[in-house]
Amino acid sequence: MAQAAGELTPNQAQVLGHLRQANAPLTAYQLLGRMQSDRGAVAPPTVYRALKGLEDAGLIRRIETLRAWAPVAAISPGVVVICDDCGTVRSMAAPDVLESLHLRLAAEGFAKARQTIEVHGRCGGCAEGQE
Amino acid sequence: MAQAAGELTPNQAQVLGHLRQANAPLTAYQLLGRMQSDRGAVAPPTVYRALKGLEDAGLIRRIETLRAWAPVAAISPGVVVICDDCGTVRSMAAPDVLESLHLRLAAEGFAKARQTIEVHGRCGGCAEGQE
DNA sequence: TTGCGCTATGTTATACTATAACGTATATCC
DNA sequence: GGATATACGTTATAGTATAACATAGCGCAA
Repeated sequence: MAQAAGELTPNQAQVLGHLRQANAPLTAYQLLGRMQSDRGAVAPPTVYRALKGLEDAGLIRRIETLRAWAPVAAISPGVVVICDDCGTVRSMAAPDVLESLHLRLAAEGFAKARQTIEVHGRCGGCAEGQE
Repeated sequence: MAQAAGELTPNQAQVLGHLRQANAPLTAYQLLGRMQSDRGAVAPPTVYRALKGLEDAGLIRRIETLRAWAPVAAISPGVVVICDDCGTVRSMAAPDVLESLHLRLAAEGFAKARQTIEVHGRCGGCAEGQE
C-alpha cells in the first residue's frame, strides 16, 4: 500500500475531511470520536499517525495553546489568529513580523529554525454581533 | 493562611525555586518528582496550584511548545526563545513585533487579547561549541 | 512466482499532562 | 466566637500522546 508522493492515505483523508468541515480546531480525541462514529473501532494511534502525516505535508497544524488541530492554508508558516468567542482559527501571512524577529535574533547569534505565533482575541464578526 | 499580596506561599516558593535552579523548563511531573524528593508525598494538584499562582503573578509561564514551565523575567509578555540544543529558554522583549502584529490585526477588526510567540533554534553558545 | 522489503494500518497497553471534587486547617475580620 | 476566605491535602479521574508489536497489501527483483 505504498503511497505516491502528494497523495493522502484513507485515514489522512478522513481526518483532514473532519478538520475542514469543522469551523474550529478539533482535539485528537474529538477526531477519534468522529472516526468511530464513521467506522466503529478506531484507536488513538490511527488518529495521531494521520495527524502526523498531514502535519508533515503542511496541511494542518497543532494549535499549541488549544491542544487541538486545525487545517491551514498553504501560506503557513505564519501567524495563527484565534477568536476566543466563536473559536475560529485562521492563519495569516506576516513576513514582516517574521523577518523582524529573524533579524533581532540573528543579531544575537541565535539561529531561528521555526516559530509558533498564536494570537488570541476577538474577531470582527463577534465584536459586531455582541458589541 | 491568607496570603499577603506579593508574597508567595511555601509551595509556590518551592516550585519557583526548582524552576530557577533548572537551566531549562521543567514539566509539571518533573517538578512533582523534585518536590517528592524534598518532602515525600506530594500530589499533582499541589504542583498545578502552585504553577497557577506563579503564572498569575507573572513569575513563570508555560512553554506551550514544550508542555513545560519556565521562570520569566518581568518583561513578559514577549517572545520566548528556546535553544533546542541546550534547552535553555529566555524571554525577549519585542515591542516592535507586538506592535506590528497588533496593528495588522486591528486593521481587520480583530481585537488582540494575548499572544504566544515561541521561537525554536540554536543559540550562539551552542553554535560555537559544536560548529 | 516466490520471497523480500516497504508502507499503512490495526491492536494493546501504557506514559504523560491536567483537573474535578471534597476534606481539613489556619488566618482574619466583625 | 462564629463566619468567611485561602491554602493545602487527598483521591480519583479526565484528557493527550506514544511505545511496541502484529497484520496485510503492494512492488520488485531473483
